[in-house]
Order: sequence, then C-alpha cells, then structure tokens
Amino acid sequence: MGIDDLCNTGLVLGLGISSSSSTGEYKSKNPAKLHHQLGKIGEPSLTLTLSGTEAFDHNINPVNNLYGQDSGGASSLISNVSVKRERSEMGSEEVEIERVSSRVSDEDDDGSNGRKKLRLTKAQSALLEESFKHHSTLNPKEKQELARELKLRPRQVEVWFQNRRARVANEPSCS
DNA sequence: TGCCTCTTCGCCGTTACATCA
DNA sequence: GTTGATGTAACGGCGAAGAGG
Repeated sequence: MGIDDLCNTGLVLGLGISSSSSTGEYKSKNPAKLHHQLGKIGEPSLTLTLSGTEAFDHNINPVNNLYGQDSGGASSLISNVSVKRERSEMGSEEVEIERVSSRVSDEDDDGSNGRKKLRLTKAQSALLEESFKHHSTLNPKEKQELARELKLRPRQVEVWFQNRRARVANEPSCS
C-alpha cells in the first residue's frame, strides 16, 4: 500500500493533546519515557473517524473474524504470553482478557500452540499509517484509543508501531 | 543523598505465519 | 500440489529511565 492509496481511504484522523501543558517540554529524551510522562501530564486525545467506509465489519478479513472481536477490542484467540504488558496497562480489563485467552488456548482444537498470524485490513492499516504520520510513537492513551477504534489489542497496535519504525529505519531515505 | 528494586517503555534480532510466483 | 521468496505480525531479551522505599 502506498501513500496514494491512503488518500483514497476517506479516513479522517485527529490527534491532539488537550492538556494545559503548552510548553511541549518533557523531562525525558527517551520517547518511551516522554510518552509515559505525557500520559501523566496531559490528557492526549485521539479522534479517529471512518468517513468513507462503514464499520470495519464489512472489511474484516477472515483472520480477524477468526480472532473474534469483543466490544473492548480484545481478541479472544491470543497467545498466553502476549498479555504480559497489557495486564499492567489496563488493569482489570486486561486481567479479563488474559483469563479468556488462556481458556481459548486450552481449547485450541488442533492442539498446537503456534501463533496465528493476524492480517490487518486495509482500513486498519490505513488508520495506523495515518496515525504514524502524526506520531511515530504512541503514548498509552493514544494506544488505547487506537486499539479500541481498530478493534485490536493495545499490544497489537504497539507491535505495529514498533515494526513500522523498524521499517522506516531500514528504508533508504528518499529525499 | 545515594542505592536498590520494580515498572514501563522502545529497540533489536529473530521467529513464524500468510501469500504469491 | 509443492517449493522458495517475501512481507510482516508477533515474540523474547535487553537497556534506559522514572518512581518509590
């Protein structure tokens, strides 16, 4: 997918920080810490709107459907180890996700613990790309919002951004 | 004040899966 | 139907930095 494709998605994205912190100065140079602090200092807001498509439901690929989406954006079929961070990020909700996921894993019909590979839909990728254009890193709140909008787990959003940053780092600079 | 532990994050290298020629 | 190449989601480990004791 190229940038041109993104222009045709009809997606509208808004990102902003609704805090009174107008200086934009944070203690840490480490983006990780910066966003950690940012999450405490202000209340970043993220607005995602799908103006050109209906719900994702029309675009969900078979893999996504296989994962089963709930209202919190949590996938039901996830590995036992993948919830390590989200537990601490989201508190009780993530504990629930972990509980459900382990249940599903136990019931894995073919008995294999191999990971299923999620393929993001075009709409999901477009939204992530659009968000990435604004910020190559996400603070926890933005991550939560994005995950909710995309019906993905926060961890999946986080991984996507990680991989995306890695791709950018490996891309030859074009200008 | 300095040290230690814990927590959270991003980065890196790698693995594993899905798709295509 | 099989195979190798490619793209990428996901994992595990590591170090950095802040918070709290």
